[in-house]
Order: sequence, then C-alpha cells, then structure tokens
Amino acid sequence: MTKTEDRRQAFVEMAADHLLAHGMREATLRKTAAAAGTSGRMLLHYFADKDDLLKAALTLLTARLVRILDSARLEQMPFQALLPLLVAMMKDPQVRPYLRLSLELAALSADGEESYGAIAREICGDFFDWVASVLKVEREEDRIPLAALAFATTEGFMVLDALNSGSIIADALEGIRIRSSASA
Amino acid sequence: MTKTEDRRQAFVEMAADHLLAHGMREATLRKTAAAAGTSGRMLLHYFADKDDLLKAALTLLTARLVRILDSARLEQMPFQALLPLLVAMMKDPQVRPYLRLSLELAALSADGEESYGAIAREICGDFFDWVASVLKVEREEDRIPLAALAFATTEGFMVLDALNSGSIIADALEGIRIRSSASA
DNA sequence: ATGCGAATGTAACGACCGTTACAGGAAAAG
DNA sequence: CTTTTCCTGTAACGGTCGTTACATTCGCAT
Repeated sequence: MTKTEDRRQAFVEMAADHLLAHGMREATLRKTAAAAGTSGRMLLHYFADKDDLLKAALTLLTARLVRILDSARLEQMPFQALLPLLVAMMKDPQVRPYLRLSLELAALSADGEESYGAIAREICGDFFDWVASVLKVEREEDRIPLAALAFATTEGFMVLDALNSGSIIADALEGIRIRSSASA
Repeated sequence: MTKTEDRRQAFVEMAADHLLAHGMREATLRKTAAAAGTSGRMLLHYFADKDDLLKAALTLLTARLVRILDSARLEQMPFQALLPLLVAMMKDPQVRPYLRLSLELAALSADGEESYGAIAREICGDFFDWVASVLKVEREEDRIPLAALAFATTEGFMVLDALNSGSIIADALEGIRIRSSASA
C-alpha cells in the first residue's frame, strides 16, 4: 500500500512548486489544489489540515535548497570574496525563490506565526551551515562568527532586493570593496 | 471646517498605533476600527478605502521614525563602531516595531504588493539617510557605499532577530569584531 | 422651525477562507 | 456476487474580509 504514500508525496511536490512560485500568501488550499490538478477536498483527504500540507512542502523545499547548494561544490574562499558570491547567488533564478520565501517566512514568524517560524529557522539554518562550510578562515574559531556576519549581510541584501531599491545593492557591494581595501 | 480634518488625522494616528503594535496582517478594517474606537463604516467615511487609510498611517509612521532617530542626536562614528550601535537600536523597544513592520512590508512587496512597496521604500529610505548621516568616513565618497553596507547588515540582523535564532546575532557581532581587528 | 448635508448605526452583499457532511462510485476482500 | 473500505465530487457551513445600501440622527444655516 505504497500507492497512498506516492500520491501524497506527489501532492507535496506540487504544493512545494506552487509555494516557491507564488509565496505563502497565494498558498490557499483551493489555489494550491488547483495548481496540483486536484481539489481542496482531496488534499484534506491526504493531509490532516492545510498546515500539515504546507509544512511538508516547506520541509521538502529545505531539502531541495540543500541539494542545489551542495551541487555548486565550490571551494572555500575568504570572507570578502564570499560576500559578492552570495549576492550573485541571491540573484540566481534557481536560488532566489528560496530566499524570497524564507524572507516571507521570517516576516510571518516576526508576528505570532510560530508554526512557520520553526520551518523558517530550518531553511535559514541549512543556508547558514552551507555559508559556514564554504568560508575559508585563518583560525577555525573564527568560522562561526564570520559565517554569521556573512549570513546576516546576505539576508540584508535580500531585503534590499525585495525593496527593489535601485542601486543600493551596488553601493553596498562597493562598500565591501572599500572595507576590504582598507584592511590591506 | 477643520473639524473633519482633525478627526481624520486622529484616525490616522490610532491606525498607526495599531499597525505598529500588531502588524499588517492584523490591520484589517474592522480590527483597526475597533482599536480606534469606531466602526469600519466610519473609517470608510473618512477614507476612500482601506489602502487609503493604511497608506496615510504608514506615511505617518515614517515621519515618527525620523523624529525618533533625529532625537537621538548622536555624533558621527566609524563603520565598525556604528554597526553594534545599530544592533542595539534594533533592540530598542521604541525603534524595534518600526523595523519589524518594515520587514513585513519588504516581504509584502517581494510578492506583487507594489502599493505597499512604495511606502516600504520610503521608510527604509529615511532610515538609510539617517545611517549615512551618523557615519564618519575618511573620504566623503565612501559615505554612501558604507552606509549601504551598514544598512544591509542591519536589515540582515533584523531578519535574524525575527527568526529568533538564539546566539547567531551574538556570533555575527563577534564576526564584526574579528573583521575590525583583522584590519588593525 | 425647517430643511439640508454631514455623521453614524445596522445589516447585508458577494468573495474568499478552512473545513466538513453527504453521497455516489470504484475497487478490493469475502 | 456481495460487502466493505477507500476514493472523490458536490455542496454547504460558519467565518472574515472589503465594501455598500439604507435609514437614522445630528448640527447648523436659513
């Protein structure tokens, strides 16, 4: 009786696609069902409720993001080289939707929505671990703090990008260059 | 007949309070009206529609934020000293709700909600100008880029804080210290 | 006092939302 | 073949949303 499980998993995949493409605000039961070619009634046959479905989809999305990041397989690099790369990755159409979604989840969890907050932490945690893994540090005890700083800066770029604030991102990248050359 | 204008302005103030305290998701017409001690029917008598009211409230909030920031009246300081101060300000219960709200607006504008995106840009623009004004730079042409970097980092801290990610913020602050001492 | 426009209450509309009741049909088990 | 269990469509429930129609009251100028 793996038939039921297969069907369930297929629904999760399609819900994840829809979530990634249209965000939480459009992830209503009827709309998600339409995107999956079924009815809300059916989704509630396979899932306890809407939250159950969305949590499964979001969990799948974190796994997908980890797969994408790992497939990049790039070598370690120092902090000031990593930041521009993170910005470039942020604009990569394959990665960008994940960050956009995690921004929405962060905003949701900033209100009371603790159910999605846990998953937002999971997505961001995976991304953070990846940042830490590609960072080249001189002293190993600097890894976590510098990864945290790089992570925060990237999230900030994401907000700027969401605001579509023209040249601010370019200015900030220039700021990184200035700080780097100041330390040389 | 300034009576009508006064009443209207009073509604804007109360809507702004409610917005700041409970965020966009709770800023429904009926709830905002209840918080203002009136009815949704009345709000629509003084405002064209819900968007009209919320935009007026958000515009008022940006003015309020500017006033708070200006009242700090602190002297210029270099980049690595400014960042911890921005983080401290982020935790200031007087400033924090504004940043939380701007995060929600950024997430909204990351979807199609362009109407609120314009106001999100306004709030963030004012905050950005203030950051630029308290930054001490050696060469004046570095001001905008470094302000942009400081701004992005602060927004990133805001996301981390929204995610309530335990010690990551402390780690990132440590990262700033490391980068600063590396350049010394 | 009267009339007129502004203010306000009551109630509803239609659109979505998540969820469920009910029933018919397919499919498997006896 | 019958029965039982799972699948799925239809329709609705109760709720909230933004918005509006209608009616009433109030304030004020004539």
